[in-house]
Amino acid sequence: MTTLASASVLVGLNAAIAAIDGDAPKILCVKGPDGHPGLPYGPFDPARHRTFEIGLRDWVERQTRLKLGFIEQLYTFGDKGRESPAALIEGGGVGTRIVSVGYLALAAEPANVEGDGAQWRSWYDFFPWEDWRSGVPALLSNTIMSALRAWAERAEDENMRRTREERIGVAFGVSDLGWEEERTLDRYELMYEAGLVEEAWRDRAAAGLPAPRSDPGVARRTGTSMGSDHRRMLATAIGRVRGKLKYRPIIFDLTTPTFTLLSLQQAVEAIVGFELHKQNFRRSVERGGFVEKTELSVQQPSGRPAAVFKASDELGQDRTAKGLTIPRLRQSP
Amino acid sequence: MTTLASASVLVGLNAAIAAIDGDAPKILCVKGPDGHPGLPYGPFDPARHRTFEIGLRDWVERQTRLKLGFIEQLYTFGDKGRESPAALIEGGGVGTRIVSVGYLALAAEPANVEGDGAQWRSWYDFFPWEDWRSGVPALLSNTIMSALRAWAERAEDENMRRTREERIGVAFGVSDLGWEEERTLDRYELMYEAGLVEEAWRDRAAAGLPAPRSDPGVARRTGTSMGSDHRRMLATAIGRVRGKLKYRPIIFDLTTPTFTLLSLQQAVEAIVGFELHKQNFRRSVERGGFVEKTELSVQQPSGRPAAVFKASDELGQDRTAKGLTIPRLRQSP
DNA sequence: CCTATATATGCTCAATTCGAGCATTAATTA
DNA sequence: TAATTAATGCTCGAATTGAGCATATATAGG
Repeated sequence: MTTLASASVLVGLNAAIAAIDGDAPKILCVKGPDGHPGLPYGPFDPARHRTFEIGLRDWVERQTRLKLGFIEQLYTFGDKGRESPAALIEGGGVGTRIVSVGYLALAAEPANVEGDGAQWRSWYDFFPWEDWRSGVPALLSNTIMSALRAWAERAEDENMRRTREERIGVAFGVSDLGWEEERTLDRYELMYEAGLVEEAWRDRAAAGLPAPRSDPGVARRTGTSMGSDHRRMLATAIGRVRGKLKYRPIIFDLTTPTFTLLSLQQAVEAIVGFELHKQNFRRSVERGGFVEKTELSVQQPSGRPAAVFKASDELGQDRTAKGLTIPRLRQSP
Repeated sequence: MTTLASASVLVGLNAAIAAIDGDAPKILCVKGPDGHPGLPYGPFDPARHRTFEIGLRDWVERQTRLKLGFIEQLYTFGDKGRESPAALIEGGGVGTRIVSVGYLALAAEPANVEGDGAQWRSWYDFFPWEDWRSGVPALLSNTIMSALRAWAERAEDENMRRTREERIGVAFGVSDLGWEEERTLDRYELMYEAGLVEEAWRDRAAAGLPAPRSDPGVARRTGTSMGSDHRRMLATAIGRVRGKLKYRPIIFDLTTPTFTLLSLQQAVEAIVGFELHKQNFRRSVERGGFVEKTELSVQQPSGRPAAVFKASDELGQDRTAKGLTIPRLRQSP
């Protein structure tokens, strides 16, 4: 086995902390070194913290006074291009590689936070094309799709063009099976490659590469950009929450202890980014044993009062996921 | 934002490289520094490699002559206890933290590999309780379950006991919904905590902690142990493959270009660890548009010859996953 | 009090999916 | 030719899922 004294590496921890505020899915942002919003970031100090999680909880709490509940590791980013300026700021020398371990955290509500410039923002500020709750986003049909198609057309050869079109088809649901909400990262990465987000322009300039060949006007209209590769991390986080929602009851880590079925539905809609069938949502959530009715009810401005529910005690025992469909033989005797 | 010069950290890359050999799911192992089998490991050198993936492919190829196809990041491990002896071997000083980025890679077949002690082993060598293809593993019903229950009973208070029992129930399928094959990591971690795997004994001894209070004989019979936390990584990899199988057609990254439906089924069975209903497997795979019939057929030792299939060209457009069940309103017009 | 309006909630229907298992086909071997 | 073996075809019933009609219970305005 080769023995190498590696060049120096700094490990940082990032947290995408999500909460739901009415019908808005929010993410906790801080002001990054370059003035752009970013995800809370802190160095991992192995001398002080036994595990990443402990380190993360510690500095998130110190920076924001927020105690984290559910957290889960997302992805570790270590691509070149992560060196500056963060590395300099965080104490590494020139050429020091920053490796960031990204985490997803869920908070029950967007609690007040302290700290320099920390604020909760709707995640659709950064991903306006991901919100289909009022129908297909105009930005997507008017601007993004045509810019993506133009990018595919600019491919150097027929093969590359086909590949690009297929990727667009799958990621943006042009193909058979429509929009898959959890493909957030795929979509962001395509847009990055196509030069449709500001980060692509910035990163290429920083690397001394020629600017993307796409219309610079488009990149300015595709949502708020973030420092470093934080928008990529956020895309990963959103995709993870959306995907996970379908096989684990994480929605209850994002709600108040009691809720009406409508508010629960709106929370789910905020996350997945499209509207649901009300009666069937009720059916699935009730039959699935996810919720229990309390004796309370609340009166809306008008209409029949809604029953108040709480998360079922014996949660954690839900499950199943399909796809290739694995026809089991016989579960248990 | 706090500025800290972190203590030194080495980043390593691990690969769980899986392939299927008939009805055995295999994993590529190397001989670790302590003599135990381990996953292929290599340092990440930021000066040489722009990304983790490039680094990984590079040293895997140099160590084993194996060209990797599909690869996917699994998890980054950074807990304390990873310092020695690997850190010393790899060139870090005492107290240097090793952070390992684990990857999953899929190979179409267990190709011959070169390199010191590299060999393909069935992953059930390391996880005998995960193979239910011949019914409930005797080890599980005779030994593991009772040892786990005893561990739950040893809890310090009633609350902890209840938590432990719930965790056992969910992970090992004692509860309502039975064995979930993709909970490989949950099960391994429970067994580690309960002192039912050798690593638990070794790690506690190395940390100067008292030995687990479980029967030492059990830990010796629960499969082959691995160096460092590689068995944990392998558990993560197995869980990922099993889970992913249900929503992406990764099985075709693990098969030869053509196959019979029985061999395809056996590959799936090897992975998930239980048997499937033959006719229904055929139905789901054919109707799902995953495969196409070729003109060929092959004759078994006896019986009707089987048609030879290949993976469908327009794969990559499969999908769906359920659980909480999200009742969509209306996909497309 | 009565009516219009707004929600919440209950329920039915049809299409599809999924677990099971019977039936038929096409080969080999005795 | 009969027995055996494995592949393949097909049907049945239960459960799931998308849709939408119907009913219940509020408020607001006359």
